[in-house]
Amino acid sequence: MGSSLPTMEDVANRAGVSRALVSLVMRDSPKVSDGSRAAVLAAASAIGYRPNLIARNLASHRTMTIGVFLDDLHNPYYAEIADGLLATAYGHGYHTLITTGRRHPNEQQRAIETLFGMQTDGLILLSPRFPLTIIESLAVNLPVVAVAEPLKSDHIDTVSNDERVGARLIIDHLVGLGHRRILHIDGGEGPAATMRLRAFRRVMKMHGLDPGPRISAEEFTEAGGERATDRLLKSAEPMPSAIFAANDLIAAGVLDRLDDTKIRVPRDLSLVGYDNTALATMRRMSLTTIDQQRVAIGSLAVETLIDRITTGRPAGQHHVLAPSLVVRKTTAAPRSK
Amino acid sequence: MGSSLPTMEDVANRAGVSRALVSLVMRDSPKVSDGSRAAVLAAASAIGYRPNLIARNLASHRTMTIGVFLDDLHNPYYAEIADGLLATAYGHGYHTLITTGRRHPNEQQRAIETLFGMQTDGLILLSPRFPLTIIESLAVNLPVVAVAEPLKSDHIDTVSNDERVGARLIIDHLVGLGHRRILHIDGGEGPAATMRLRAFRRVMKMHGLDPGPRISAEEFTEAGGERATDRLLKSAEPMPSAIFAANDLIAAGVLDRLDDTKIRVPRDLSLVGYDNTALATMRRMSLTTIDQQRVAIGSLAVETLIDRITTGRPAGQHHVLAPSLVVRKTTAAPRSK
DNA sequence: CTGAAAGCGCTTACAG
DNA sequence: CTGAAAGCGCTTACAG
Repeated sequence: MGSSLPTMEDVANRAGVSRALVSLVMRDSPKVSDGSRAAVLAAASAIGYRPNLIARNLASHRTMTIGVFLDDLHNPYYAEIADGLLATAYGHGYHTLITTGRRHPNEQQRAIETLFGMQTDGLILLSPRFPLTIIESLAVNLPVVAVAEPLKSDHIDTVSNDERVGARLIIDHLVGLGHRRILHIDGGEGPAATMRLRAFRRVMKMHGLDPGPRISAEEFTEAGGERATDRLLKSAEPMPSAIFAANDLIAAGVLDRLDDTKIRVPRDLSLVGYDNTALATMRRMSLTTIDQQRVAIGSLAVETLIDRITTGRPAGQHHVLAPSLVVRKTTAAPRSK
Repeated sequence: MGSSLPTMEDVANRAGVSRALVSLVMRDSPKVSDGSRAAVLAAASAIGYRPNLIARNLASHRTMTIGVFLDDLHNPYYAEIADGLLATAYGHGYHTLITTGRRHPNEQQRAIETLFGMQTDGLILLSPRFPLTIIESLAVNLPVVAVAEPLKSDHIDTVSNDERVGARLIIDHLVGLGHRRILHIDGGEGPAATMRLRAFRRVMKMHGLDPGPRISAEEFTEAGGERATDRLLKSAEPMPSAIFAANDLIAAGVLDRLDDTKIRVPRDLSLVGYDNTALATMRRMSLTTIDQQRVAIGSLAVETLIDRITTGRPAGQHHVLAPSLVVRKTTAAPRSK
C-alpha cells in the first residue's frame, strides 16, 4: 500500500517543476518565489502528497522529533507533565512521539527501542521503571533527559521534583499540628518511590522522630493503597496518627479502605497525598497534598533536551524544582493530645 | 550525532561476515546457523549496534508499527483502551507510537501527520476531535481504524460502544426507580458527545418522556460538569429528578458542585455517570455508571487494523460492543413520589 | 530556479 | 552463507 503513495517526483511532474524545487518548498525554504511555492503546494494537495518523514530523516540525519517514554498512562501525574512537554515541543517545531511500557519491564525496554529505532533527535524518559544505567550507553549517542533522580552521569540530563522539600513541607505541617507517629506508605521499588521514601526518613530523623516500619503500597495505585491499609489494620503495630502516602492515588486507596472502618479522617487519622491531582481537589476527597510543578517539569525537560540537541553540550544538567503544600481537609490536630 | 552510530557494515566487519548475513540475523531469519547468529549478535552488542528502523522501513515498505492517536491524556478512559490496544499490538509483534493533540484541533492534525509521516503501517484514532471525512483521503492509502461512530465509508473501520444500549440501560434503570424528569448533561461538540446525546433523546422518546432542554458540559471534564451544574442551578427550569452525565468526570464535577448546596445525592437527585472509571468505584463517590468494554475495544481495534494491513480487505468493518450498567449509590427512587 | 550526482542505512532478489 | 547491484524517498551540495 505504501508504495502507491505519491512522492516528490509526482508533485514535481504535476507542477511542471524540478524535484529540487519541491524539496525546497516542503522544507519551507525562503529562497522560493511566492508563485512557485503556490504552484507546488497546489500540486501537492491535488494529488494528496505528504512528505515521507522517514526518508527525510534518513537523508538529513535529523527528525525534528522528540521521543517521550512514559511509565503509565493511568497515572494522571504524567498527563500533566506531558501537557507542558507537548506544548513546549510543539512551540519549538518538534514532533512528539510517545511510547509506554504499561509498567512491564520488557515492554518498557521495547518501547524505548522503538523510539531509538525511529531515530528521534532526543529522548525524554518519564519515571522509567529500570535503572538509568541501562540507558547510559544509549545516551552517549543520543541526548536523553530523564524526569528522575539526578545522576552523576554527564550523558543524561535530569529534571526532578525536590523530594527533600516535599517531605519537609509535609512533616513540618504534621508536626506543627502535633503529630509524632507519622507513617509513610511508599510506592514500591521504582526509583521515584525510593527517592521519596529516603526523603521521608531523612526529614523524620531531622525532627528526631522514628520513621517506623516500612509499609509499601508496592505501586502508585489506589489498589496498592488499599492493600497497604489492609496490612496496616491487621498488624500488631500501634496505628500512626498521620499517614504520608506516596501519591494521591495511594492516598485515595487509603481513604477508601478507611471509609469501610470506624476510623475517620482527619478526626482519628490525618492523611497527606502527593501530586495535587484532580481527585485531591474534589470536595469529597479534599486531600491535603503536595503540588509538584508538573507543567514546568515537562517544559524544562524539553528545553533542556533541545539545548543538548542543538549545542551538543557535553556536561550534564540537573534541574530540581521545589514543590508546594496544599492544605485541605484531611489533616488536623491528632485526637488524643 | 546520528551519523556516528554503528551500522550493519560495522557489525559485519567486526564479526568478519557479510552485511547480508547481519541483515538476516537482525530480521530473525531461520536460514542462519546458530553459530553465525551468535557471532553476529555478539559483535552487535559489543559495538552497541541497534537496527535503524527508519532505514529498514524505507527499504522494506513495512514498519511493523501502529500509530495511535488519542484525544486527551487526562481522560482515564483512554488509558484503559490503550491497555488492550498496546497489549494486543505487542502480542502481534507490532511497535506502537502514540501521539495526542491535547484537545487542540491544530495540534491534533499535526499529531496525525506525524504518525503518517513516520510511515506507520496503520492508524488507530481514539475519539478524534474532527470529522472523520478529513481523514478519509488518507485512509485510501493507509489502513485506519477509528474508535468512533460507524461510518458509511469502506475505507475506515470502526469499533465503538453501543450508545443506544448504554442510554437504554440508564433510562430503564431510572424509569424503573420512578424517575421521569431525566436530564442529560452532554459532553459538547465532539463526535462521541453528539452520539451519546442523540441516543439519550431517542430512548427518552421511546419511553414517551421529554428530553428537556440541552445542558452541555462542553467537554468531558470535571470543570465542565461543575459549570453545567452552575447553569442548571441558576436557570428557571424546574430541577430534574435525575441526571445522566456524559461521563464520570462530568458526573464528578456535578457531584462536587452539588456538595456545595443542600441538594443531596441520591436523596434529592439521582446521578449516573459513564465509563466506570476508578473514580466511580471509590466509596466516597460510589457512582452508578456505564461500563464500556474498554479493553476489548482496544484489542478489537488492533485486530481489525492488522487484518486490514495483512489482507488488504477492501470492505469496511464496523464493530459495536454492548456496555453494561453498574448500579452503585448515586441512584435511588425520587423523593416526592 | 534547474539538473545531475552522491548518499543516508537498510532490504530485496539473485547468482554463486 | 557471500557479494554485488538496485532501490526506498528524500537531502545536500554544487555547477549552471
